[in-house]
Amino acid sequence: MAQISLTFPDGNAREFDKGVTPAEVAASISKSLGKKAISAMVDGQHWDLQWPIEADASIAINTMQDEAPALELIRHDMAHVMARAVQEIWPATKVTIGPVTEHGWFYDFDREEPFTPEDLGQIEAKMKEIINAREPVTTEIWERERARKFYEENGEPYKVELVDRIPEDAAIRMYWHGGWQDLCRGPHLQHTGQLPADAFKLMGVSGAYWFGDVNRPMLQRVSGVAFRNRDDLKKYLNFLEEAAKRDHRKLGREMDLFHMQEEAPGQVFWHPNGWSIYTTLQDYMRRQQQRGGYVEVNTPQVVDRKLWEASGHWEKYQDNMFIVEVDEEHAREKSVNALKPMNCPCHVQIFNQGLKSYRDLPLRMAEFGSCNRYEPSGALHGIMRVRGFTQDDAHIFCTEEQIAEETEKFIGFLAGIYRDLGFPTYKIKFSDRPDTRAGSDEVWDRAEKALMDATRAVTNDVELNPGEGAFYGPKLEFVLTDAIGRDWQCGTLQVDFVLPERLDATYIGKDGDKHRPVMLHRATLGSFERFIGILIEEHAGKLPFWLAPRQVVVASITSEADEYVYEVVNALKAAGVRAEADTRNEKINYKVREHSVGKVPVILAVGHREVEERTVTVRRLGEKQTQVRPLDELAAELALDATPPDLRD
RNA sequence: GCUGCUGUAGCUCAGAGGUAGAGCACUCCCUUGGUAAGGGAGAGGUCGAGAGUUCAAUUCUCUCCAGCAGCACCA
Repeated sequence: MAQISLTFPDGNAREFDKGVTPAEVAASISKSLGKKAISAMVDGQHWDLQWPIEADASIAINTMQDEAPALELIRHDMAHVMARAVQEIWPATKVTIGPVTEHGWFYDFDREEPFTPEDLGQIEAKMKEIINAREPVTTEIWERERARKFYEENGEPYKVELVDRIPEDAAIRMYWHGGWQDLCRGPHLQHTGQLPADAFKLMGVSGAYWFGDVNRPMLQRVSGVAFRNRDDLKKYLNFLEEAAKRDHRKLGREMDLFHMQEEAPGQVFWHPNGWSIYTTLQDYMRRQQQRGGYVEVNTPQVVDRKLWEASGHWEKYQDNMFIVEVDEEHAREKSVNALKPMNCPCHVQIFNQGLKSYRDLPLRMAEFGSCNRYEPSGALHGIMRVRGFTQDDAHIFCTEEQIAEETEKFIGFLAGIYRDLGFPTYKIKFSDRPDTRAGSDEVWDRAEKALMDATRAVTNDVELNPGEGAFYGPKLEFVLTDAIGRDWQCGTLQVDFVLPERLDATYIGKDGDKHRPVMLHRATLGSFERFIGILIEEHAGKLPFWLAPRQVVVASITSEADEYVYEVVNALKAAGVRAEADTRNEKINYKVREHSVGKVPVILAVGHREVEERTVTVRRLGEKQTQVRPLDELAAELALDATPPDLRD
């Protein structure tokens, strides 16, 4: 028997028979390691204990102490155990795929009857049975035809399709958890008893298309979460509860920021408090844009289809547009318009007024552009994904040579704003040409290269997002993460060679001839709606003082202090602080509670003592401790806090 | 848009084939109270919309609308 040499993490090497398995290696080290082993790293690859090793390699035996492989195996084996449980309870159910997710796994099933929440309990119980039975996990490599036939005979059409999709040169690996079989690339645990029966939970059922394709059958997805131990599971469930508390939809109600109603799905009714955040943010952005060399414009909401046909939106984007038909009295035909889903075509109209010179470029044209898009009903989500929203939009008309500089400038512009607003970290994603697109491949080549080169000049921390570009050009996305870890695209920068062409934008170059400008579409916050939603969740409602709609509530302890309360409120207002009086006939406990729930950052309590001493007692949100301060001193301090970050010295 | 679930007072929710209930919020009264809910009284609902079954529907059935979770979509 040929020998191979395996090198252990401590640097020692040992000879083994060729074809030795990690299980045998582990057992040769010690009996207990043989039992505790869950998998191995062989030359850095996650390796099943049963897979033979055919050549010299480095090896490390994994146990449950090794977090990454342990979690991967637990979640992956849970998927199989769950699928087995489901097929044992409902044998007619067909299995498909069951991958590991960020905190657990899911498995997609095809079954006539929908799974109910009660079914989940039954599945969980069956899973625990399977785990407690400590069923061995075994694996074999099969010939393609044999596997194919096996699944055909077993009435598993989805598995047949999966077998067919496995590339020619890849092995077709079969796994068994006890008597239950699945096609799987592995690796897996030694036996089901290695799964922690008390550290998993089924989270729900939902629909999911087979292979993510709308035209394929809708399957039932059962998802779960799993960890190494009960404590980690509890911690995660606790995190979900905390995340639910920061949900902007809930806080929006508690803080009286906005509401939404049936008659206007996907559109926001901003209340005074919410609108205060909005306008404060808008004022800030307006100042930033002025500093950044932008000119601000405003364009129509309802625009004739002719312009959308010319821009390409009518063809590529019509399904997402609100169409407005108007019966004009003396017209032969109805006039057909659309609410603008984007501002770009209108901005080109402004650009096209009068002749532009190369000296006018780059021309940075900004608009707080109110847009309406008919988003699919299932996509709507609070104020984060809506049908009516306002972008902090701008289009930079420039030459191809100016793309790099303008890109770098914009990334710097955005970084400064995100920092001011409390988001020092964010992801940058680069999306290239999608399947449905306008413009030639040659133009796309140039646009993609220009954008990527300019981005790389600023940062190398760019994720690739193949095929996700806009129909007219590649884009950069600046992505923030919400309270429960979902990513939201906020900022964007898109290079566009197509629209200037379609809408015939030109400028006169140095040579006296007409040339095509390039357009850079860009937004920093993205939309005010989404950005405010993220702000609320990020801060759990406790917004930075300068953004808080109600910055201070001055609460009387006894009605004899009412007069002084108004004096304090007026002093604060004069200092530029948003202050309100609360002189209701309620106890101070009650007032403190109510305004704390409402996330007012500063509560000032005044009673006899304060009236006499011309002081206030300060209670900051989330702090138990109070502080007695002279009114003048505090007003000056709060005035500074109330100043937007760009206006402080 | 698709699958599943949900829709009862401003909010959170209970309820049943015989035309509705709680807590909080709201209004009024008492209380002037020192840092997360003082006490009492009162008012408030076409039970998401429409159709059907039934002597009778908010309850059962269907259609539509909206919301929630996920999928798909996201310029």
